[in-house]
Amino acid sequence: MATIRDVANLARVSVSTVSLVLRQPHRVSPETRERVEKAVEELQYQLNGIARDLRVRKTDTIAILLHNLSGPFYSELIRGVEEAGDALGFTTLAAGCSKNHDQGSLRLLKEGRVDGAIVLDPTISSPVLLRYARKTLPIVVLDRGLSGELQSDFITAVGSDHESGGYLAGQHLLAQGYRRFALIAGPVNSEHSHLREMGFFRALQEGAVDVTTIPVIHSDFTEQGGIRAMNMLLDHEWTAEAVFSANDEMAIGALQVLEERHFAIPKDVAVMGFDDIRLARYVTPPLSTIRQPMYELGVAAMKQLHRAMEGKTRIPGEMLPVKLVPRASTQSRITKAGDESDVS
Amino acid sequence: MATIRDVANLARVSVSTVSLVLRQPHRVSPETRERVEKAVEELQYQLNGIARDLRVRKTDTIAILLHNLSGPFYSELIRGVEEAGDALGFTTLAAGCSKNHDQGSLRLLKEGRVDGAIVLDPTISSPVLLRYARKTLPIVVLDRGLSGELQSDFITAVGSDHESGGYLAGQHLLAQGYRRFALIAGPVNSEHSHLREMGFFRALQEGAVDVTTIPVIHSDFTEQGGIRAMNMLLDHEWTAEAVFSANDEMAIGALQVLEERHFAIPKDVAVMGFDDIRLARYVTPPLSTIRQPMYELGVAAMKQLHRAMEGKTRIPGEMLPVKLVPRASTQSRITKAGDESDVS
DNA sequence: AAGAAGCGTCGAAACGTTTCGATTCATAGG
DNA sequence: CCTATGAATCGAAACGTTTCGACGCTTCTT
Repeated sequence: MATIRDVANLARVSVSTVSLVLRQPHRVSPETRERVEKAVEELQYQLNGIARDLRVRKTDTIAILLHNLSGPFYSELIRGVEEAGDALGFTTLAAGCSKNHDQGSLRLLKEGRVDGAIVLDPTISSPVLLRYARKTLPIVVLDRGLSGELQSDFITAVGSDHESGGYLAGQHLLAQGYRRFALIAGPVNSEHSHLREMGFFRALQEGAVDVTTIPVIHSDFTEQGGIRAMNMLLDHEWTAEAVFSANDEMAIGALQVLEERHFAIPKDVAVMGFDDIRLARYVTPPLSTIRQPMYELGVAAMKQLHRAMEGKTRIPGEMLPVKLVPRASTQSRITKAGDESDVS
Repeated sequence: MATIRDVANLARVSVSTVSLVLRQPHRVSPETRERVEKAVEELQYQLNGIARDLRVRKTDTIAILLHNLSGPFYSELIRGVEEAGDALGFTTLAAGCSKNHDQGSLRLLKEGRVDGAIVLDPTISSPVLLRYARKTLPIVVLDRGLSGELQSDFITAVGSDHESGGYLAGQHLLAQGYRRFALIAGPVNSEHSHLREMGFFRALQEGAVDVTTIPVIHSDFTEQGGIRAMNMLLDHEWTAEAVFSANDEMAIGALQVLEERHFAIPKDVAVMGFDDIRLARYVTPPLSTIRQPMYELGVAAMKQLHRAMEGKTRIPGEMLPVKLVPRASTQSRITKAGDESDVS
């Protein structure tokens, strides 16, 4: 690879002049400029970005750290970050997390290869984040509790309002006339699941439902987990009319079990999920759920990051509202069928 | 940020000694080593990866370039690359492509920020790839024709066998007893679509079907496009018993149209897709399709890249086999219903 | 006509590492 | 006792840029 020095030699100017031509062309005379440009062309010179980054001490690059790159769930969010970052002049890198944190995405943070990061991966612990966050590398965490644990001038938070989501779900089911519930929760240590559950119960209590009798099964947010949980619920003094699952994946598992065991949905049992993954609209019956504004979350995260990178320091956490998406799986027995209004 | 020099000063040794402690600890005496380690700890020293990359002229990082990061379609593939790369000691970065190629992912290649790349984005033109590929930056293109256009010592190709996929689809439909077909193809300039179509026709011809009468509509690989295409087919002297769509997205669109217009599937019309996206299994009826080995493609790509990075030069292209995934949407009228064997 | 101002160009330092060869010192071999 | 060997450490150069201050020229101002 040709270096700037090669270009300088060929064009018979100094290295600094070549750099000037590249960065601030107006500052060099037309003749010299042309000579340099010709040399650049002839040598197929390409700037070495690494050398530049070293010299100017920034990379114009940010990273998104994901649990695994493969989850379709975050795709909209990533798109939000990308587009917003793009508009601001940043290159966005996504990196999954290898088992080996040292060569995985954390290397980007640790070794200062990016100017900022957005962290989605819940397996990256807060202490680790606290260690790496610094003035020159602010971090936005997505969807972690804006709790006390992460106090740092260089860490800010964006998330959606899980509690309200749960509340909306509860309200909706009540409005549809259901009075007896079961719950498929996420892992016991999942704050999201917990918040959704809290909101759900809050709604039910407002509706004068006795929440103490509601069976709760904790599972793992996967379709398989939903299947297991639903089976357990059904096998254990089943009386519910509606089941609320802390995410769509598990709800879809539950749907399968119910169908297999010949329950009519929503006639015998209503099912409600959370997240509004793409699949939700396509399963039979289409799954009612709570929609997280993934794209907007991405944009919000990028904006916060940008402000932090500009040096702003006490940026308040941001909580974005979620939205009820009613579909056939929770259609009331009261309401006439056929008024599903879900435009694709 | 503390630099290696700060550490050296604090530990009262030279910079080179600190570097030795970090890279080849056995070469320095236990006492010094300990002093240095203490200094590192005290200063919270973190290596500056950029400086290092500059010095050693490599980054141990590769990039995957995607059309947009958000497509769930490639997730398995990415996982394949990641895991394989991980095992080899590389950090994998994924980057979508911004409108502005200069600050988007191509910057990674152009400015030498990675040691290799895997390109999935069909919108990155071959000339561009030819320009950036070099000894120090080999590129693996995925799923482009292994055609003549991309002759370079530093570009290799991996893809799946689209033609055979089309052939399998045709064979399957014939075996199920269908004799009259319609085709929803991809964009006219899509080589994939073209190959799938060729294979499909080859099978039909072997089955003595007159392929010249088969209506073909070109669309854009999206669900909406599938809807439009299916409507056009139906509105135009419809006689087919089975429709083959060049990908699942369009097939799913077609499914919706058929249902809306009260065709029974597969009784009145069979539908077959291509790709086996996650959704395929969940739509009603479940969609028969051709499965591309996405994960394996990723692994194969990473392996090729690795060999290229080691200097190997004329690596032959690799074409991975695809697999028929029969589901209910093409169930024969002859076969008894109920023998669907699709274990999740 | 003398000084100021501006333009175009350049040399050198700096960014933070790694690594090569040199230097010092202690120990072993003869 | 002298030299060869090896270990521990170091200084300096190099990686490829950007940028600051300086220098020489021309042109303008008064």
